[in-house]
Amino acid sequence: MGESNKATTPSNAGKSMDAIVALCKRRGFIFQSSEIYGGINGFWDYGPLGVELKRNLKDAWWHDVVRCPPDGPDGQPIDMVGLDSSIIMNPKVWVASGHVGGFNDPMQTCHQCKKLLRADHVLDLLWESKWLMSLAEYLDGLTNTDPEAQERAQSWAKKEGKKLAPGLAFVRGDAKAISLLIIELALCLPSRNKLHPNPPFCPYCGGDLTEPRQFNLMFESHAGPIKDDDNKVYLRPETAQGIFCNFRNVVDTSRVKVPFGIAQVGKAFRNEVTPRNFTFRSREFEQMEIEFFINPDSAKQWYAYWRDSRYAWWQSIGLAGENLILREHDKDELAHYAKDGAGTSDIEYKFPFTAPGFGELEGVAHRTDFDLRQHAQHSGLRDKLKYFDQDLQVQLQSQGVSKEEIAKRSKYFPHVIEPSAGADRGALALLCEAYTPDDTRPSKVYMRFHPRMAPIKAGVFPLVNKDGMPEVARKLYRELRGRFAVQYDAKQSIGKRYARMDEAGAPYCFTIDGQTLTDQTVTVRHRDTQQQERVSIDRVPAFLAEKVGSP
RNA sequence: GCGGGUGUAAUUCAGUGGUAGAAUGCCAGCUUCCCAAGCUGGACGUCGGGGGUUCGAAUCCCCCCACCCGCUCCA
Repeated sequence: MGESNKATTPSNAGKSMDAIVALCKRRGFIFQSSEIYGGINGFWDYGPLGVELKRNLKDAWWHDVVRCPPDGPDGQPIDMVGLDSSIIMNPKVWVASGHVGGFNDPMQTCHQCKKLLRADHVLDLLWESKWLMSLAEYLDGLTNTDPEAQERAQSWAKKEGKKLAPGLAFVRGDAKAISLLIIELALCLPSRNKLHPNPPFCPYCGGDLTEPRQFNLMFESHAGPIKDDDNKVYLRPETAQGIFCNFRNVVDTSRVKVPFGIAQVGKAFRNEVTPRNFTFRSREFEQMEIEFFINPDSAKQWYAYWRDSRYAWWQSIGLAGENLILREHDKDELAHYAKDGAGTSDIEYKFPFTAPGFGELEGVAHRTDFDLRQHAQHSGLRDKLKYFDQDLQVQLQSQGVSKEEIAKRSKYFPHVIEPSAGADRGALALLCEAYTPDDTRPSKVYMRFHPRMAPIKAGVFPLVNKDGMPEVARKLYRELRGRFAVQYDAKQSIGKRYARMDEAGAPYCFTIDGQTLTDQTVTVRHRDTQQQERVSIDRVPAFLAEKVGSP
């Protein structure tokens, strides 16, 4: 890494990912999973400080999204409830969601240039490939039965073919190996008529492609004692489907009315081809997802509401400034389920390893009614999964709409706005944002966490470990620890203790000194400025509560 | 999955075939009335793992694993 991280924007200047990873290990934020056995690719453990950080993030999310979400567009409180669904579900769920069929894309690799390709993209790429176009030009519309076609192909192989398609069998030396298929393919180019569903030629070099192979994007296991296909189950690749599958349960039992949301925090698993960038792309990760169910007519309004309020939320916990952006997707990058929707946005953070680019923290998507319809169909429940909108019914009645029309319009599949955030990515962004090199202080670096996110809220120290100070400090510590994550430390010099708290990112330190014993005040040392002030020892809990907030 | 690089203490790193080291951190004690001060003592190593060559391997060879970079992928 090193070199690539030096030339970033001012807000990322001096932040090396290597140094952040080292600090995470040294201070107990994040460890490699199974480290004593050599680790395992794509899996990570959170240490004592890391788990506090991630828990603060998840607790803040739960509080700000489930218990007390921002008021709706009409200024009224919105309905939101929580859920905790199982990781392993009936495998039909993943057929309905499309994960079993659609996302298990067969892949092919090129024997010559080793490129990895999606089998269903090969033909399209071939039509655009330079070498095939060049060959087609040489053949100039001859028919494939024309003997001249082979001669021209041979002369092409000796000239352009050498540069454009070094991997192609007859270019590589076997001049007799001119494949009829290749010639036919080239002749088809203008009309793009498919001759072969998977022509085994690399679009980049002309090399031989392997047979299409299935990549396992979902982790599989077996429920029950017999390990056969009848018992095959999947570890969920997203928490969302647990919410959709419980849509009716929640509606029937919770007195919620559209518009309302169901929120869930939980682990998800994806067998990523290439785990990369520390915890950013892991095979086991934690999601914080909301499915917000709405009347389709209000999709635009609610999409904008969630997009903007989720962006504001990440800012509120300390990801501010130019490192955080809100990016609306272009039409062509929309997921299959969002093509007809009001839009999709990413909330993205400029990580040291993505800079000057950005990496996704949260996606806000209008998923239309795709998922509920899929489950309605696959479960056989059909219209029973529809929502009966009694408010709408009353409203339509008062407008004098016909009974038939009312029956039709007040039963529908709600549309869904899905704000889906990555807890591990969020924690990683908090770590990167907090990491602040500072050569002027003893620790050379401090973690500038937002007080609400900080794993340790405060240190409590006796200035010297005698003269009655430890007793007073311990008493304060015992008072505070019931409400806040605080640490007591009396060892070594006061400077070392401040430095340790800087690296852990504790925003405050309370120090009992000689003056405390006479006037009942303590010093508060502020992490970011290193400034001190005196407050009455009685006021310390209130001081912390005010600064740290809740939860 | 491909190519390149790296892997020695908690961290950063030195150590090119002959007794595993340094700095920082950590722990204990002394000292210390505000920023890793000082002094004394201490603990911590499967040298990424396994196999091979050798009288002898951190060092040479083979296989594997992990991390970083690039490609590819990312519903």
